[in-house]
Amino acid sequence: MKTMHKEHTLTKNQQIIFDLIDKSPEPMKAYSILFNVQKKGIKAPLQVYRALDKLVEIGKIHKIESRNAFIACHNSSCQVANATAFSICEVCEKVTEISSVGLSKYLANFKDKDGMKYSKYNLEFFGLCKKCR
Amino acid sequence: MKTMHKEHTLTKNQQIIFDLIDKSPEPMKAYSILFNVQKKGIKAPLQVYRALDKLVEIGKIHKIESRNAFIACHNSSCQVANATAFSICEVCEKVTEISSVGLSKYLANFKDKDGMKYSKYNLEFFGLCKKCR
DNA sequence: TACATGGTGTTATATTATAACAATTTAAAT
DNA sequence: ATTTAAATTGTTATAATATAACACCATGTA
Repeated sequence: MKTMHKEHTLTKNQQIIFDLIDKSPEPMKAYSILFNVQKKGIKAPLQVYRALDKLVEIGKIHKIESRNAFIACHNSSCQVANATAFSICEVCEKVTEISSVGLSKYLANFKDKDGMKYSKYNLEFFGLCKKCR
Repeated sequence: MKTMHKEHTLTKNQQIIFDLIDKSPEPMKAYSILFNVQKKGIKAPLQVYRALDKLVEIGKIHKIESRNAFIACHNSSCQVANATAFSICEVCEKVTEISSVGLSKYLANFKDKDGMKYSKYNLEFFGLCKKCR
């Protein structure tokens, strides 16, 4: 896990899309993003997906794989872009990024049967949030 | 009353599709499955997706969320249908189900900041497999 | 019998994502 | 400052993934 943190200056499209996701209280889907930024001149899916790809790559956002949705990173300035953990409420779909030093250490150090270590992982927990219980 | 440990007798379509996935050395995608079972009379995507949904539900297969692909469960007769962990080689795309008592215990007992426990999770590790290193 | 449940077959459509190509902007290296 | 490579953009078209809706059928059971 790289800890150096290069400052990426976002391009116009990237900034527009990041701002939207960052403001959103819940993960956003690509076509919902598209709909929301059309008034700003972003008209095609590819423009959205390209910005999303880049934002994921530099760790500003994460993809919630099981939901095909994107959420802004709120985890220590995105230092763990490739080692993510989320909790997902199966009723209200609330998604929260988990920042647990213990968990990330455990997973970063996990070795499989072949002694293989993995620096990248994505973990999604499912359950009921406080409200929905 | 709920029958405990019901032995799920697979229906014809479910069996056909499970057999195909089970024989496959790699995760299979839905439309690849469809292509492969058309000669057996399964002609429409929905027939595939319905079988897949059921097979996932009863733990015979798992979905690799980051790849939109399905793999047969080889983990203690599917007792951990909802608590899955995989390693994925980013070069050759080989996917292996991880069965580590330590890992599953750690995750099953993991509590987030609110003390929330999760019985279901999906974890995907990314890296390079032995061959690809 | 009737009824509930779950599976099937089918057509159509929704949703998610990428290919291909030309033009433009940006950063940096002469 | 000018050149140049890399990244980004805009655009049209299309590929890949997944579900809606509806009619019908099989099976278990009240």
